Amino acid sequence: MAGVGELDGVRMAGQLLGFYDRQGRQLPWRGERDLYRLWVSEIMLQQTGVATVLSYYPRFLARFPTVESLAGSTEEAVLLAWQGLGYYRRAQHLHRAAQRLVARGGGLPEELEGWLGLPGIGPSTAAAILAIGRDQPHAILDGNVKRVLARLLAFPHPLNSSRAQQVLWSVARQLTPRQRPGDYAQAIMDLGATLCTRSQPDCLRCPWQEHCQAHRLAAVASFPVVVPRPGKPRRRGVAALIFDKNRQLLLCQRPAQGLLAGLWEPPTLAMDDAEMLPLEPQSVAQRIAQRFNLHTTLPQPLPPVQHTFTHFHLTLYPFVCQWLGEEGEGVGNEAGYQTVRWLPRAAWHTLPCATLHRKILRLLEPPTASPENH
DNA sequence: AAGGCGGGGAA
DNA sequence: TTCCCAGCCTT
Repeated sequence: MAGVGELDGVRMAGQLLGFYDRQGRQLPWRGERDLYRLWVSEIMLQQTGVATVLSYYPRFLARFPTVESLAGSTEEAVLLAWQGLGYYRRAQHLHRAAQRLVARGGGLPEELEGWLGLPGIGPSTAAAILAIGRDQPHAILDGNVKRVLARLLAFPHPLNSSRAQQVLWSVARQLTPRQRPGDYAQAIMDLGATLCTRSQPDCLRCPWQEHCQAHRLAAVASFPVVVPRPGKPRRRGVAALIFDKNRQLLLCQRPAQGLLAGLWEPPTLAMDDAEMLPLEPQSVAQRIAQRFNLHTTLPQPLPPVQHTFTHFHLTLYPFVCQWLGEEGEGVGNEAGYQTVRWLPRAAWHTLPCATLHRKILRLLEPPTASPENH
């Protein structure tokens, strides 16, 4: 690996900025000076690709145009605007941080220290907001930058150890110029996103080719070093689609902690073993009765829905049935749901749900006419 | 230091 | 399929 001292930071920054001026991406948050809007973009872009964020960003800002409007809204409304973006904790942190800043008064922080410590703000996000929004010379270190630096140095270790992080932050700081640090931050992310991509990097056009140790070794594909990950286990569950006599559907709000915290879903039963397949409607009814204290008609199966989470695959088997009880009877709640509600079809979309549960609810929609069928 | 956390696009 | 992404938080 090349010594850090061999890097000519000033020359390299100039080359990268030249690349950025010629062929940087045009993105809605480019040139943004409003720290609130920039903050929203940075949070959305955590672990989420630009292509996905592009559709959410303007909608979210139209709904919550200022930090005050965000702070003054309910978490449910924020989650609804975030619905489908994933990592919902980001939205909850964003909301809480907005409330904290508004309560504190004085607007959005103009210095790094004011951002660090807010929920959802880590060192790279804080640096990005002030580098881009105020042209302060802070280094950033995200996935794109890590990949670029790993190749630049022919970095021979996996990137996520704390030692590797230390080294990469150090190099990132060393390369960050005093001139145009905001453009530089966006330029190095553009480089990683458009040329120094994970597969098939376009070294021919790279402004840093002459400095790149991986390229010199003709081994760009060998960096960054990756450790093989264990496969994801598959879990199964039953989604109980329970209607009452008024065609209202039972929906439940998940616990405030853990996976999909605070989002809504049809009551779901985890199935511990695949041995239970095929599922007998009788046993589904029995378990609904045990778990939620709801006696129902014989559940009818719908096609299973597949979904992949960060750490596991999930297959949900939806069953439709009708509640036989009377209004006023309580719904049991051993699943730890925060609250449960009966909702008419027109109200389903007013509650935030994860994509998985949108898929389930779509099974209950009448088939939509295809564009050809006028 | 390690594990948890959604979803979608690319290959 | 598998990998990874404008990371951060909790344990």
